[in-house]
Amino acid sequence: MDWTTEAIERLRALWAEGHSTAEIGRRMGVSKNAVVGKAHRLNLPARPSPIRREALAERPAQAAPAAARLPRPAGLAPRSTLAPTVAPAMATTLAATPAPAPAPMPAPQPSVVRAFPRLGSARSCCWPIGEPGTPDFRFCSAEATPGKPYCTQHASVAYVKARDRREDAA
DNA sequence: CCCTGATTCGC
DNA sequence: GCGAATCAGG
Repeated sequence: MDWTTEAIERLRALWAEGHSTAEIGRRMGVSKNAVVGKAHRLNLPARPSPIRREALAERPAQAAPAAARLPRPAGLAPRSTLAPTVAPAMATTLAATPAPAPAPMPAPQPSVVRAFPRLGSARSCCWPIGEPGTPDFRFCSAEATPGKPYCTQHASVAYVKARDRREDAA
């Protein structure tokens, strides 16, 4: 792999968009090892990995701080939405159980609503910008080309022909 | 076994 | 610097 400036740029872009290393590799015509190796070498921010290094490289010194875990917002179910072990019919007669937090759920601010592209009428580009899950994550939201979910600029990146790719002739 | 990302180490 | 091999967890 010839890591030209443009190739690195593309790697950075795809990496920032949260693609898996294998997916990036597929898009750029390289192995995922090449991708992850280069990303590591570039000091790109490590994305949430299924593996924590605590297990790999034992670090005897510091144990994980208690502050590592953020409190879950009230009213939201934990990740697994499994069926309760108790029959739902009992719910009406649950006198002893303290009522859970009312889950106040504030009305969404207009700015928040505007952050999402409108699907109904004027379609806007839904190309992701920034790190998903972070506060500054957003969508491109430029005017999408008719019939496509992306603007012309991002459509050119999204749809890559198998032959005649933009940058790599790999 | 499929997937994931991270590190190692010969080149 | 590169990336396959390897590791390790889901």
